[in-house]
Amino acid sequence: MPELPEVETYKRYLESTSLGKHINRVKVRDSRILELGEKDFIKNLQENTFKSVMRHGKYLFIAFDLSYLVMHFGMTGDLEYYAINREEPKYSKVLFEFTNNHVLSYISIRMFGKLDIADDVKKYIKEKKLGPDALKMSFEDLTNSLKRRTTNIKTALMNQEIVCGIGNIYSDEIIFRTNINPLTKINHLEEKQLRALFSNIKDVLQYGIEKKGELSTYSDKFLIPHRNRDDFCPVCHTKIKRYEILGRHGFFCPSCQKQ
DNA sequence: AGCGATGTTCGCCG
DNA sequence: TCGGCGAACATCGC
Repeated sequence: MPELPEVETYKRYLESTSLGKHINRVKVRDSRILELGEKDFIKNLQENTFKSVMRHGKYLFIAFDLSYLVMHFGMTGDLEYYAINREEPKYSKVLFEFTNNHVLSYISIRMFGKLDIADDVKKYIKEKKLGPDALKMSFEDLTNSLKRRTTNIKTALMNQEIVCGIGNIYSDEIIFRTNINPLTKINHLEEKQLRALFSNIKDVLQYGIEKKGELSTYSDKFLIPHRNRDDFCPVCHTKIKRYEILGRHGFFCPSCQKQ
């Protein structure tokens, strides 16, 4: 279930459960989730200790002695830390067994997540061409990222090379709050709109983190609870419009978000 | 039982 | 060479 707020929640979960734990054994249940060979993957992590976790966009980097474990959750990734005598969670793809008789399971139902090993975080971010982290970036970072781009605001926000961490759901919310039509070209935005966009990115993501990414608990004033066919705008009560973009479904209020 | 899903990547086109 | 766009990927729940 991961966009930036969910991944930040996973980061905190890792920090509170797995930090400082020593890995006894790594079990790979489905090697298709790995970006490198199973043997290399295991060799990097076995007999090693979780040292720290950092997040960039929807990616987590877990530091070990010599390298980093990179986690990406795709659309259906999850983590579970549990006592070793408990039943293995369904759809577990990789299990990290610690010397304290607890296990961290990396779960992925639909195989869109990925686990990788990196030598250096900055290098990895550069190679993947990831843009600035949506929560940490400055206003200048955002405008630099948008330079020379001509696509629409919805596509831009979901493009991880432009801004890292925002996906389909949160981009809808951010654009709704900024009262911009999702198909507006970014090179047509005024300075004032860009400033509002920037501050709404921060506010929406921060709210999401505080709510631990549990969408069902979000305020009814948000668009998110109304991302449905036949639902209505929480501000003006106009019927929400659903449209297709990048093979995904976006939602917006045709009255609050005129082009 | 077919559709939709909180994501990324690749290949084609201009 | 770069940006934009659509299709492909895998699989489950509703």
